[in-house]
This record gives sequence, structure tokens and C-alpha cells, in this order.
Amino acid sequence: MYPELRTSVSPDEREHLVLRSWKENNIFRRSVEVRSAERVFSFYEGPPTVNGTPGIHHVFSRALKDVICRYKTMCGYRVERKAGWDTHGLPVEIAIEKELGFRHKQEIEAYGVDKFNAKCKELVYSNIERDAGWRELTERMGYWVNMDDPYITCTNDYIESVWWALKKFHDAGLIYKGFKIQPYCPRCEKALSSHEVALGYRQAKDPSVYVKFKRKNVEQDEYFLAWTTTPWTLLANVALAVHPDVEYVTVINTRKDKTERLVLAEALVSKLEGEVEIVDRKKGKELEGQQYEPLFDYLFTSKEWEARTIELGAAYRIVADTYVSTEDGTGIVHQAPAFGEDDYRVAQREGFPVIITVAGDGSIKLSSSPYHGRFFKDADPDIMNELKQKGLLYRRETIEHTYPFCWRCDTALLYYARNAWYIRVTEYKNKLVAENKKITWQPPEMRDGRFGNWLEDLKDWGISRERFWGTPLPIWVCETCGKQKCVGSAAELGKPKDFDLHKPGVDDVTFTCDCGGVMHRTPEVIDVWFDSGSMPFAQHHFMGETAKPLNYPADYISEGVDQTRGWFYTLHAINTFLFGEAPYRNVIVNDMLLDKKGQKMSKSKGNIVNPFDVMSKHGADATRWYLLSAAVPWKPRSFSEDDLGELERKLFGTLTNTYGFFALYANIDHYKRSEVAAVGAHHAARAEVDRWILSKLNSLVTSCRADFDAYEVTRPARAIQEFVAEELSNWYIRRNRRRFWKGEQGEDKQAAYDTLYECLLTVSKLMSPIAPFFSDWLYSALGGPLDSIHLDAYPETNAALIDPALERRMEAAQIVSSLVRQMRERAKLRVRQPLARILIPVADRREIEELRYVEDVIRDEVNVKRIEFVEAGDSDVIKLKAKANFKSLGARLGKSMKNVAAKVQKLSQDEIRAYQTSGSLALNVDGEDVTLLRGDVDVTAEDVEGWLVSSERGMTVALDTHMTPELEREGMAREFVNRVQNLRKDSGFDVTDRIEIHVSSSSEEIMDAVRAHARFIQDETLAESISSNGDTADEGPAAVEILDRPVFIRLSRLR
RNA sequence: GGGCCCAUAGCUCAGUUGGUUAGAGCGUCCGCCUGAUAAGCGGGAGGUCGGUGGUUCAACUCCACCUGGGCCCA
Repeated sequence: MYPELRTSVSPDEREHLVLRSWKENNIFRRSVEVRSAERVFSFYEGPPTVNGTPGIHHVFSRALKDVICRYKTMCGYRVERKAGWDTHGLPVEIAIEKELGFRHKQEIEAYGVDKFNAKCKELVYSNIERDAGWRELTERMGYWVNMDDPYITCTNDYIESVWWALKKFHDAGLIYKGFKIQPYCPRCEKALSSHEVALGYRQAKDPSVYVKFKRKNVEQDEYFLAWTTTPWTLLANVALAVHPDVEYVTVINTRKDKTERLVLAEALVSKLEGEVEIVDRKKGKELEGQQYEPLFDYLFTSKEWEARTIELGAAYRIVADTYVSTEDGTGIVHQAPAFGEDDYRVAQREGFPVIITVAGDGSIKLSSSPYHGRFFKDADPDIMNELKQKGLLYRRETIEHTYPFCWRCDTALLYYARNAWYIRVTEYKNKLVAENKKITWQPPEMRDGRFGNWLEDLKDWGISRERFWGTPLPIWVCETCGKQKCVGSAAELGKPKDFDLHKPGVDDVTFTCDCGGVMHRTPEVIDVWFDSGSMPFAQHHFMGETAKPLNYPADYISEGVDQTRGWFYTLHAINTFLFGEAPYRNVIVNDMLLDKKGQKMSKSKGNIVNPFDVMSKHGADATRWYLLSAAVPWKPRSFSEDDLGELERKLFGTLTNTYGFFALYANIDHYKRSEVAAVGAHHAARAEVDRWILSKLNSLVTSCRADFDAYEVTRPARAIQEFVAEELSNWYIRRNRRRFWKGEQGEDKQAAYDTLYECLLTVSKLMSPIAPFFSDWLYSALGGPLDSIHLDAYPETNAALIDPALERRMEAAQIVSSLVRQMRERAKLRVRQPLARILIPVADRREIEELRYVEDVIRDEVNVKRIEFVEAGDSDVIKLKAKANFKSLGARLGKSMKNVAAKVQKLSQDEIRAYQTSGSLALNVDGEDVTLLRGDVDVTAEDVEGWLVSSERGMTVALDTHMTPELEREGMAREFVNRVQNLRKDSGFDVTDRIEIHVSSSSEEIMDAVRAHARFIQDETLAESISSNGDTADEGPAAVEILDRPVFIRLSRLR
């Protein structure tokens, strides 16, 4: 028996049943282990940061991973999927800081780093397991990944592997300590990653000042005019920069009663006020080396800079660099090496000292100045005032521009020189670029575009972070001689096995240096991206035992486009160095999920979609399917619950109905699948429409496989949808309904069942990577042979069953049907009314033969008695239309294409017919002879004299609307059947009940029609007899109308 | 400031190496069906393919610029 769909089960209930059965039968594990260990498909799970709760976008990205893994599994590969959790990092620390009400880093130290880190650890572990947490989401959505044995980045084993890798880098001399200008929050006292900085850009008002630097060694007073929005950096000025190739001018500027000589870029002279007279003009590089007087002398008088004043001797001059722009300002940029990346770079080149006039907490550190101890930004007005008093301020204004603020505390950031540890990835950049060429990116443009550009523009990787909850940087430095020691394993620490490698315990470990000094660990932790990028080896606690870790490289990974500079990059950078080849071969990139209005989902906007709500309402399958089919994964898409609901009805609803239909009749007929059907025997003997749907089915199998193999998921999803809704349900089932509920047991009926069964079973397998729940339910309802569909194999194409000609002619039948319906609509002739004939003009005899195959289908679908074919060239009632074939003629004709096309359009009926028979046509266009051959002109039937005509996609159909009494009678008989069927149903009769019909009507036409088609009526309604006993008035009969005529019908059920 | 992606019907999306009626679903309007029925089906209306310029016999498609949106990086 096939379970029938008596009560409707919600997707949520059904999926929970499936989930339970997976668990009870250990299906996931078995689906992996049943496949040979010889055929591995390697997948790497990018660890989500288990901070906060998962959202609907995680369902999207995880579904994408799951689909490919399930597909490959069904293709016979062994696909181990080890779950991973990214646990370290700032977001976790911030969550704990919030919980504890901390605002400063020092508060953490006072609280105790050990206690703080313990809390961080507790938080991430609870986030994995808690309600509506990561584990629950992953299970509910049916993402199969082994969460019982995950890799967790904060475990000792994981950290140890990361240390092993860091030591490899260190041994290769690729780790160095340097200075780097980083965006820095003085309140948090923390350098921010670029990702963090990006979070905090907003409009801000800042001073905009034009400052005069007095040129030295000239007779007349002359000033370089520079522009800045950060007056406080002027205290640390060491040079001025110009662009080497830009024109600079010396001008005499008179405003009010003041006249002065100024130097600035010619393009920006308009910034000056008053009258301007240009007196000299030079390229930037000609200005190089000119000297000026420092604005302030605090650096020379403050004790903290005493030691460096010698270096300042070389400073205070003009340097040239191409980074200088003339977009705004004056084309002369003041240089403060500690507070700008470009400034720092120039300073390195020119040998200027890095003057850090601001302490870590943002206070100015310049003891001889009146600004000492003040918050750097607060000093701006007074600094400007001082300059004004000295006569060095040309102009001051306020500008509004975008400026980065700390996303946590909203403090304005400064760019600030910090000590940091680096990995010299630029050393092996060429290798990274070359290895990237071997990766198959989906979409392909990622390879040379976004990711490729990133690699081309590679900078060294700053890996140190001055925080607490992270993998400690395992470098110990001798306090005496500065020698470094990089620790590559826990054992080297000489501590017990269970010693926690985190801060602060690890900081207590010291070594004795060769020089006799004490080595302390450098206090930083590492960038969490190094953690996640280490997962190919760290997930297995790999310590270099073999050349490469298990299952390296991955065949497949998938993450969001925002991982370009994140996981995609760190995986690549770390592992390509360690193992000499790129860590992944294929990658699907997914883009953002936006809300219904196309806005980014964010907590602050309150437009977050709760994934659990969506899944319990529509089911995980529909949600997965929707997310993958709505648009290609690498395009941003809006999440619309309405569309999801539509998909649920259209695909899953239709398929459920289709199954329900099958089950209903299969049970009545005690259907058993034929042995032969399974192997496609008797195929030739099957009905045309059976062979058609099987051909379509096998074409679908072919395309699904090809698409999945190419890491395309959207196309197979859409193709399956199309097949189910259009081909299988709307055409095959609808066209064949009566074969199931009517007719004798026999070969044809058996074939119909076999065909439908085959389609349902195959579709369930085809869709199962995307819809793992529903497909498994359908599979078991159909009596699939294994415990779960996920243990079964993905369908293979049976090429012998694919018949392109058959698919084409059925398509033609569908077009013809559509055209006839269109005409019936126009002529107001409903489909139950049979019509005499249609006429189809065709090009040649071959086309007739093709259409003959589908003649019955057409006749039945549109209810016409006869189809006539006419070779268009032979009949003069058919009006032909000729159109030039642009594709074949265009290249050949070039310029005269237009004229030829116009001429072809105007060909007479005779000329067209002549072309059709001879296959060639000579034209003279603008004095040039042109010969058109077969294929150069498309001829279509446009009209048929005296008929109702409709055409579409090269097909034309004419309808004979002429009515005869006989046709009318038949139409009435059909109406009668319809009324009887309604009554049957209203009376609650069973589908198989046999009946007697009693009918009476004052309309002779109706009674005639009933009598004339009694056989047909009885057949259709399972009536043993039809009697007209004249009983019209009592309660039994129902009064109905047929074509406005009253009819009384009474049914009695026979036992 | 740099890089990448996107813009097609009211909405969500297709659109083959450039080739002549630009498609589908939803919505809307009209109609059908009633033994798949808490379903199903058909038909109609609806588009200057973001804008401007260029290449070409021919541009939604290729090129340049512009506008608007998104992401990443400075």
C-alpha cells in the first residue's frame, strides 16, 4: 500500500518525523561510511563565528554547502564533513565586556584575564548548544555536518597546530616585527582591523585649515601652503610632500590689506581668497629639497624627544611622492609619519623620525607644550589659535566628510603607529597568484577579479592583536639581547598535558636565552583569521607528521563574498605556504541576503528574519529551495516570504498532489511495479506520452548532473521545478488521468503506473540534495528500496530513452493546443463543445509525419474531431509570409542586409511558393544580384482564408468553427456527463461505485443527445443504465441546467 | 580614492558566441475546470531592457562615459 494523503501533514511535522528517522537509523553516518574510502570528495567547513545567534542567511550559506556534499555523496563519493566553530576574537570579548559593564581594556586586566577568558570560552560553547543556537539551526535545516566531532579553534589541540604553523613561518624568516600605522581607537586603546573600521564610517565635521610653512633661505618671505583636517598632527610635522609631476606656482596673493607670496599647486589656486598673481611655476620634483621652518619648537624643548632631535636635522624639507593628490587641499601635504600610512612610508624612505606625539590613551605627549596631557582632538582649536597668532594660519573652515569612528564606542579613530608582528606574505606572492589560477571559482570572475586583484595588491599580513581571547602568539623575546624563540608545540613549554595554552597562563612561561637573559612571551594574541585559515590541518591536530594533512586540498568550499579578504584569503595564504599548493579546488561564493525591500538585514533596522520561524512555517526544504533557486548564489537577493510560500505550493504542493493522485489509484488497482519497467523494457510499446515524459525525465537527469558537476545549483533547482509543475503534473498527469481511473487492467494501464512511478522516484532522487526531507519522505512513501534516499545513488541517465524528436513534437502539440485554446476563447467556444477539425499548415511531409504521432494528444486536449495537414506551398487558401533569416544572411550580405530584408518582406505569394519548391531565389537589390538559398528565408503560414487563425513560434493553426447538430449533441452529452459526475460527488459516492441514472427534461435536444451518446455517458460515469422514466418532481432528482435547458437527474447507487 | 558586482513588466528573475514579435512566475483583469478538489487550468493587459554617446548591416547583449544601488579595500 502507498500511504495516502488523508490528512494534510504540515511540512514542519513531516520534517520532524524525517529528522527522527535519520537520527534513529544513523543515516548521516551511514551515508558517509557506505561509500568507499577510495573515492574521497574533500570538503572544508568554514567555521562560523559562534558569537550571537544564527540568521536566515546562515541557512542560505549552509544549504549551499550541504547541497554539493549530498550530491557528491549520492554520486558515490565519501564526503566527510567535520563541523567547525570559530571561537576566538574581539566580538566574543566585546560580548563579555558588555556583560561585565567594562569600557576599558584595563578593567579586564583588573578583573583578571584568566576569569575573563574563562567567560569567553563559556559563552562560545553555550552559543553552540543553546536553544535556537548553532547546533539546533544546523540540525533543523538538515545541514549534514558532523557536530559530534567538530574542530573548535580555542582547544589546546587546535592552538597547538596553529603554533606549529606559525613556527614554520618563523623558521622561514617570514615573521617580523615592525611599525605599522593602524586605525586606532584611543578610548578602547586598541588598533582596529580594516573590517572593523569599515563598520564605523560616517559623516563628521572637522576643521579644515590652510597652514603656511615659511620657506627658509630666501630673500623674500615665501610660504608653502599646506592643508589638513587634523591640526593636532601638525605638532608632529617633519616634512611637506608634493607630487613630482604636478605644476606648482608661486603667487602673490593680496587679500584685504595683506600681500604675501605663497606656493601651491596650480590646479588649486582657486582656493585662495583675494587677488592672485602668478609669478613663478615649477614641477613638484623641482621643489624637492627646499627647506622650511618648523611651525613649533616643542619637539626641541620637550625632554621626551631630546634623544631624537638629531634625526630632525634632516627634516623640514619638501619631498616628492606620487600619492599626493590635487583633488582637494593645496597639493602640498604636511607629513606626520606616525599618523598616516603614506606619511610613514615616505618617512621610511627619506629617513625621517617617527614622532609619536600622542599616547595610547589619546593624550598629547609633548611636555613643553601647553597641550601636554590634553586629548588630542580637543587641542585642535588652541593649536589653530596659536598658529593664527604666529601669522601662520591662512584660512580655517569646517568641512563635512566621511571619517571612521570606533564601531564600539563611537570615538573618532586616529591613524597611529603601533608595534605589530607581520607575516611577509609578499615574499611568496607569485606563488599565491599562480596557485589561484588553478582554483575554479563560481562565479568565474572572482578568480581574476575580486580575489585576483586582492592578491596582486598584496601587503604583508599584520597578525598580532593586543587582546586577550585568542591564540597566543608563540614568540618569546629575550629582554637582554632581543633574540626570538618561536614555540611550535605545547611540549616545548615543559608544562603538564592539560596546561591551558591561552593567556594569561602562557605568559608566565619563560625561557633562558643563550645569552643568559630571560625570554618573555610577546604579549599579543593572533588575528582570528589565522585560526580559521589553519583549519585544513588544525582540524586534525596535524603537527607535520606527513607532507600534507588528511584530504588536502579541499575539492569544495563555499562562503560569502565578504570572505574574499577573510577566509578565502587566509586559507590560501597559510596553506599554500605550508603545503605548496592551493587549499581548495572549487569554491562557490554567495552574496548577501537582503530583506524584502532590498535593505541589508541588521539588528538595528529590526528587519532580521528568524530562520526557525520561517522553517517551521514553510519547512526547511522549501526554505532551502527558495534560497537557492530565487537567484544565483553570488548575486545579492531579497528575501520574500511571499515568494517562498508560492514555491512551497508550486513545487512541494504539486508534487504532493501528484503523489496523492498516484497513491489513490495505485492502491485501488493494487499496483505493483513491473519488473521490466525498471529496466525500461517494452519501451517502444509504451504510449507516446509515456515515452515523452521518460525522455524529458532523462534529459532532466542529464542536465541536473551536468549542472551540479559544474557547481551550479540554481539551474537544477529551476529545471526540477519546471519538470514537476509543467511537464509531469500539468501535462503528463492531466493528459493521462483517465488512464488511471478508467479502463481495464492491462498493459497500457500498467505502463501508465510504471511511468508515473518512475518519474516520482527519479524526481525524489534528483531533488534530494536540495530538499533532503521531502525527498526522503517521498522515497519511502514510494517504497524506495533502502532505509533512506540518502543511501541511494543519484540517478543515471538512460540515454536510450532520450528522444529529442519526440520532445520537439510534443512541444509542437503543446503549442498547437495553446493556439486552439486561444481561438476557442476568442470565439467563445468552451472546451467541452467538440469541434469538427483544425487545419495545420506545415512546411513539408516530414513535419506531417512528426505531428501524426501527437495527433491523438492534440485532439483530446482541445476536443476536436479531426486534424488536417496542408503543405503550405500546395494550398492557395493559405497566405504565406516570408522573412529574411538575419542570422544566416547578415554576415554574408553586410550593408545590403536591410534592403534585402525589406524586399523579402514584400515578396508575392507566387514568389514565396516558387522559393519553397526550388529552394532558391534570385533578387536584385540596388543593382546587385543576390541569390537566397534554403535557410535564408523563413516562410510561415500567416493566414488561412475563411478560417479562424492563430500562430505562435512558427506554428500556425486554423480552426473550423462550423457547428453541426451532431457536434451540438455531443457537446450536450459531455455537459450531461459533467452534471452526473458532480452529482456523484455531491452524493458522496465512492470513485468505484456503479450507478443508475434517471433523467428527464422538457428539452428534446437534451434527451436526444443523452440517447445518442448513452454508451459514452455510461462509460464515463460508471452507469449500468440510463432510464428516462419521467419522474420529475419529487425529492430524488436534482434540477440542473444544460445550456439553459432544465434537466432533472436522479442517481441511484448499485450495491 | 581604488577594485569588483548589479540595474530587463507593479514584484522576483531568465535572456545562448550580437541576428529582428525580449521571456517566465507572482500580482492584476477575464474565463475555464470540478473524480488530483483545503487542488488544478487557460487567455488578456502590462517593457524606450537605468541614461548618454560610440562600434556594427544589426546592440538587452560589445566599448566609453554618466546616474543609482551593493560589497570589499584605502
